[in-house]
Amino acid sequence: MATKCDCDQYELRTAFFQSFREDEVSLFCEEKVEKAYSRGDIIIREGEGIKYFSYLRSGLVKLYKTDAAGKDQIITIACPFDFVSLLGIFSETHHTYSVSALEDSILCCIDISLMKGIAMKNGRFSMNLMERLGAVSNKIIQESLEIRKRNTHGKVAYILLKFSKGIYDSLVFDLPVSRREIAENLGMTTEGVIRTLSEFRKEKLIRINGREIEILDDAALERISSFG
Amino acid sequence: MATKCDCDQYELRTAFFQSFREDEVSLFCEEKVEKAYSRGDIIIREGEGIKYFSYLRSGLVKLYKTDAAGKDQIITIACPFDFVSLLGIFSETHHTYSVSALEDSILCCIDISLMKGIAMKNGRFSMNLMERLGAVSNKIIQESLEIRKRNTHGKVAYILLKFSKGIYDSLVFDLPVSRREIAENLGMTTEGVIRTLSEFRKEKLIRINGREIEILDDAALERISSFG
DNA sequence: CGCGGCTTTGATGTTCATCAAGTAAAGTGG
DNA sequence: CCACTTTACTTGATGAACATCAAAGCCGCG
Repeated sequence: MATKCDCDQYELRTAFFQSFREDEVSLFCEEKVEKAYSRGDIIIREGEGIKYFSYLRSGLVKLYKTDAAGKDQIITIACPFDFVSLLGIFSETHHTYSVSALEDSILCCIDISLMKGIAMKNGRFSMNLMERLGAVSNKIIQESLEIRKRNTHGKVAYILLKFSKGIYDSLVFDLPVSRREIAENLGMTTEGVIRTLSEFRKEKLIRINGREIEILDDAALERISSFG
Repeated sequence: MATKCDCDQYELRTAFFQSFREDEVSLFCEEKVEKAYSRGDIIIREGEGIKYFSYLRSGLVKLYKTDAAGKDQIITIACPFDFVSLLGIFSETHHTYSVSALEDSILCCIDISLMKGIAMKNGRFSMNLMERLGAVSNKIIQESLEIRKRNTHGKVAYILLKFSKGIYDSLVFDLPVSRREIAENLGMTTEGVIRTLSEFRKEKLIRINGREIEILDDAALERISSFG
């Protein structure tokens, strides 16, 4: 399932590593492998040793933790060019969360010690990496605070708008997650999510067809998201 | 309020920057200033431009956001040798949260561009910094997830144990925060916090005297924290 | 002294989780 | 390909958890 990297260097440099020197880009691409996963595949299991530094090239994945009772808590949903490796990557030896594919996904992976080696030798690269990792972690913290302060209606409106504007950039989209996963992300129950979606439907704010969602009244959802 | 740095280099190197070269430690200490704050002082206001990279040398501070309605949401409480600057420091130009002193505190601050300069030139230092920043951010994310999954009793038990074991290392301690601030940290109401504390008191799990708390039944609190 | 902020308790009501039951959809094995 | 099982989705009824509202005491500070 791992294939040689074929993503072009231009993409790599614009998306991530403006500070790469020519020889480093070459080295990086030489060593980097792509791994393809299907929807539902578990990519990383909590507790596994950290082997790779990786980012999402295409698709969609969820980062989550499983508690003693077997219940999952979704930390965040990562989009292309988000890092799958969060900051723990440099301070931990083992993954503190699991990762699985919500859609067919391609990850670009590079050996963690090689990554560290490059970072050690190139301060600019380190800084660049820190900026990017920092932005991703910050986003997670911010989002967590945003979700926490909302009531159930606000939470559901928030995540619908996130999918619509943040991820798919369209008023019509297929939810990449089950109702249960939405609940695990928002800190609600599955029934609560379903009930809220149904209410939005009855109030003609959205149209629902299985996992397909159409946002009919964007402004109202924004209001609910801000207020609730 | 700013004075020349007098913290010794040993402390600095063991706590943070094992990878500092001699000349860098000197440069760092040359440029670094200490700032003293009194309980209640606001150290950083959300929205201000980022001037310094800083860490807490002594005391206790809270990081928080204020919403449109004027309500505060406490992101985390930082202990000595935690960074006050989170990761945003390298990806943002302005602070995304406020910081204020819960106890009299001393911050060590260094000009942010100087910091970047050192990081650019010394990859090992960058890596070191990333490890530390990563650990702090990770801790915040983990803690946020821990709090989110608990009910009110579990939340309050969790924070009491955090103060007892994580911060003061004692069964008796003075709460550094008001009931309202606990509520802002846990995502509860002030009354809810008070009520829960009273219940713990009635069940003889804790003794309360104003802000002084004594933990009487550690095991029971642990149980409530794990279960609830 | 009096004002405002912090703390506390009680009464009330809303929100939301839980439980139960049923339908639809999707995967599994013969 | 179809019976079978499992998982996802949906709705309603119920009750518990928790926020909100109200009132009063306390303390520090100008």
